Amino acid sequence: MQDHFVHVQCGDCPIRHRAVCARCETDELAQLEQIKYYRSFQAGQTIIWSGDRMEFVGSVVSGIASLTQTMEDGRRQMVGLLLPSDFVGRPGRSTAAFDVTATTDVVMCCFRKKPFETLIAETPHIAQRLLEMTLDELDAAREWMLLLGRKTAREKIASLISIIARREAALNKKKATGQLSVDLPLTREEMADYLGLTLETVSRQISALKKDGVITLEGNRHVSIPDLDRLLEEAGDDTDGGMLV
Amino acid sequence: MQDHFVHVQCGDCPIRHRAVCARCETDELAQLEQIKYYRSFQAGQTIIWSGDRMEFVGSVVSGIASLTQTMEDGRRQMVGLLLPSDFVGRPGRSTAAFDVTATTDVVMCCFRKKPFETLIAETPHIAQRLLEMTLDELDAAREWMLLLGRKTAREKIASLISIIARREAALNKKKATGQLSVDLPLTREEMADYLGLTLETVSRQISALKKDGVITLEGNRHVSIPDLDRLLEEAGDDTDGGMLV
DNA sequence: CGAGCACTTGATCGCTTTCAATAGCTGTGG
DNA sequence: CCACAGCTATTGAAAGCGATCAAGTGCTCG
Repeated sequence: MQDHFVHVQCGDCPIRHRAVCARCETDELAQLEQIKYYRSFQAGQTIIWSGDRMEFVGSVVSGIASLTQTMEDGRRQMVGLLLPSDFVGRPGRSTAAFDVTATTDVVMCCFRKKPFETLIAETPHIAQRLLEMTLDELDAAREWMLLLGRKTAREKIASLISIIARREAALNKKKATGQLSVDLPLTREEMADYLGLTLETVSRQISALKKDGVITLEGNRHVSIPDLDRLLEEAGDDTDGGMLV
Repeated sequence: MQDHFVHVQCGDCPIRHRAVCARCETDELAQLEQIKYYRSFQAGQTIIWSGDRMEFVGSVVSGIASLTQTMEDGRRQMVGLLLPSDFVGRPGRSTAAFDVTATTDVVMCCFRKKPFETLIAETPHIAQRLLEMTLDELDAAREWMLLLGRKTAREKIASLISIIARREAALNKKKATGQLSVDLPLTREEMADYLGLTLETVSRQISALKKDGVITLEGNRHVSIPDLDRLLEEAGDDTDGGMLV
């Protein structure tokens, strides 16, 4: 069940209009096509090791990857969740600053780094889109800093669920209100690494939100939200809803 | 003592080679010159309110500004420290996502937003430099997420001091080793907001580091570091020293 | 059926917060 | 010159939240 993504034409690519190539004209796309190749990773596999030389940059085509940082004694913090169309790697830097790991099975559209860098210098549409995406990620990282620095465990969990729910709702173009339900793409431990908590605390707070009727669970991974506004209240967010990811 | 920065030629600007204009040729500089103006802010003054319409973007020329986020109940998290040459604002978005406050007296080199956006679209050197700076900030934000999510109060303080010390050392082109000393540009409360702590905990941990001989204090703001390696050890960083800011 | 894994739940510990008092510094005005 | 207000910082005592240590549950897959 691997590598049916042997080579897809960019025109047929599912992330064509959201990834770094979103604004490219057909001729620019042809240039990208020449330096791209697909790679598949199994869930749990490391895509890039922190400190390693990066020979490619690229986009997540399908699946979910995570960006993590680990201290010498093993403490770990997830610093980004990479969804389809998100960009991986840093043009202009030779070694990776963070670990990139496949959370689910992942397909990446990779570009050889050197040619991609020259392409950026010559193709404004790619650089512009990359700038836009990077600014969005920076805003998301800063929102996350508020969560990590100031929110309680309960608020952290509520925030995570509401972010996933809002994203789901946005993707399905449904109105992000009233009844909705989502699948958590992360284990309790991964949630803990993302939220700066222990897995036990994650589990306890999910149970507490369930007990208080803010969410209901079907199995461990599937969450139903009877009242999104209630959840957002628990998350401590201003109701405007600054989007993340 | 205000506004002696009435209008400086870009060629004479102290941040000419580090700011968003770093790569501009003389003709590009001339275009920037036409849409720029200086503004001064006193310490404590708000430069931009979160949610407000941004009519300008720009660079910090002198002084220190901070980027903060506040929850409804008053909990506050600093999400960025803006030093001379750092960029403020987000081309392509109409309202500000965070408060920007002058920590010391600040001089900003402002560009009217609309013309700046068109300039970006037409002048690759500006967009490229802005991309580079944004990627650096994103890396710094992610380093900070590890600090906020996983470090102890003592490690947080040691990290903050070592970051300021390393920056100082880099600026003065001195070797970042052995004896060195720095001025903290922040009050205890501002440090607390940056580190996700209370000001009491900040004070306690500074006292503890002093008692243990990791630092010495002269007055409240001036810190001497007898042994930088010792401080880095306390910070819990891998010795490679991923740079921040 | 049992091993392995993800998750839950309980009991206790300890770090950081909270509340509160005190110290030190700076500037103002009598 | 000192008194005093106002601010920043330090220090103490107590409380609380999340971490840690430790079982126990439920599910999947051999």
